[in-house]
Amino acid sequence: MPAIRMTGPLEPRSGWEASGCTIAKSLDLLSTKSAFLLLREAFYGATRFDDLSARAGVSEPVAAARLKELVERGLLERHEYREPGQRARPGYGLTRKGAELLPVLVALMQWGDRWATDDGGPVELRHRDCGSRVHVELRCDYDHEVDLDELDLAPHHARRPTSRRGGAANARRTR
Amino acid sequence: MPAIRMTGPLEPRSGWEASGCTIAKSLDLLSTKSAFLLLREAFYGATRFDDLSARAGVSEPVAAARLKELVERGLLERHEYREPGQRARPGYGLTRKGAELLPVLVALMQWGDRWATDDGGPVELRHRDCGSRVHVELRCDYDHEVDLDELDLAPHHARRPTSRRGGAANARRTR
DNA sequence: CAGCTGACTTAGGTTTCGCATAGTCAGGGA
DNA sequence: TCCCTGACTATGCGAAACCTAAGTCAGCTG
Repeated sequence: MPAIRMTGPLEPRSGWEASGCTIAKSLDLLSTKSAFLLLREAFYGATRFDDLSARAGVSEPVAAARLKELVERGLLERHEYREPGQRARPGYGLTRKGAELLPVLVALMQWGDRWATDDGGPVELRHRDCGSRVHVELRCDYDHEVDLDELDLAPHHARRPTSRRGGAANARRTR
Repeated sequence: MPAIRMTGPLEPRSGWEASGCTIAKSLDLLSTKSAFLLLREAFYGATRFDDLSARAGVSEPVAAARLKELVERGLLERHEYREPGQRARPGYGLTRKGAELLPVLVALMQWGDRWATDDGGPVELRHRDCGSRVHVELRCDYDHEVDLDELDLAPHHARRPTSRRGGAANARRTR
């Protein structure tokens, strides 16, 4: 039964609740499957309304509602654009806020490739520079790969008193 | 307008559709917010029905339905357990399949900490060994950190002919 | 053996999500 | 000027996801 270890004031798990949980808040901003699928198509480069709607496989009324929400919430932005000889049309593109959801989508894809299909999935991500496959990982600030059984959950900003091993020797970023 | 670059047969985006997309399949297995929240509590170590239900903030009928689904789908497993002097009760724990969703939840939390709250979120993950913060990253098999604008989307198993730079020098895993 | 606790189940009702179908509306082309 | 395309909007309806409140049922405990 794997689980994350609680530390400090979180230790008796019964003594607190995950009320301000940002997983829940993120889901409140996305929640519906259609939002995920439209964002996926935005990552794939779709910008036009009918393109987004058709490729995400959601009906136009739903696409319109969802796109409006995503723009209001700052994940997408609308910009007018004009193809040569055409009238100006609205286009949709990822904002920085939306683009930073990439790890969420890649993590879902990675998990689905492994567990939700037999054939490993239809597409894969590659690093343009070296051509090798791309995946998501958990890393700490000292660049160690971290596994579930090495995770501590702590209240925000509670710095652990001292590091016990590892550490600055192979530090790469401090963030 | 950031986007992933398409390669090979995917290049005219209009020529294919994301029908077998494993993001969608993953969402079909999870989709509801209550499933995410129950899994979150499983990661936090909750095993009992009433604990999972109360801490996830979902009503008992929903918790019962969701837990049954998650067990059927192999993300959680039921095991009888007995606290001393108590009768045997069912408990729920993450399977390997469920545990591998960790990057998805961490990615959601990380995004929510940054974008869905002002205070950075209530809790944070730390690496037990060194005490530093844990986050999700995109990495390639040669261990390069990968950004959105360095991503290529390719059909599965389409190996890029040759790597152009980077590569085996600092390789760590081949997967 | 009566009562309590924990793990559900049932019933009823609301809200949200989504689809299909059918407009509307603006601008460009024939 | 009329038609076409693309981007929506309006309406109506079924299904899904929740919630509250109220059981049920199996084993301990007293």
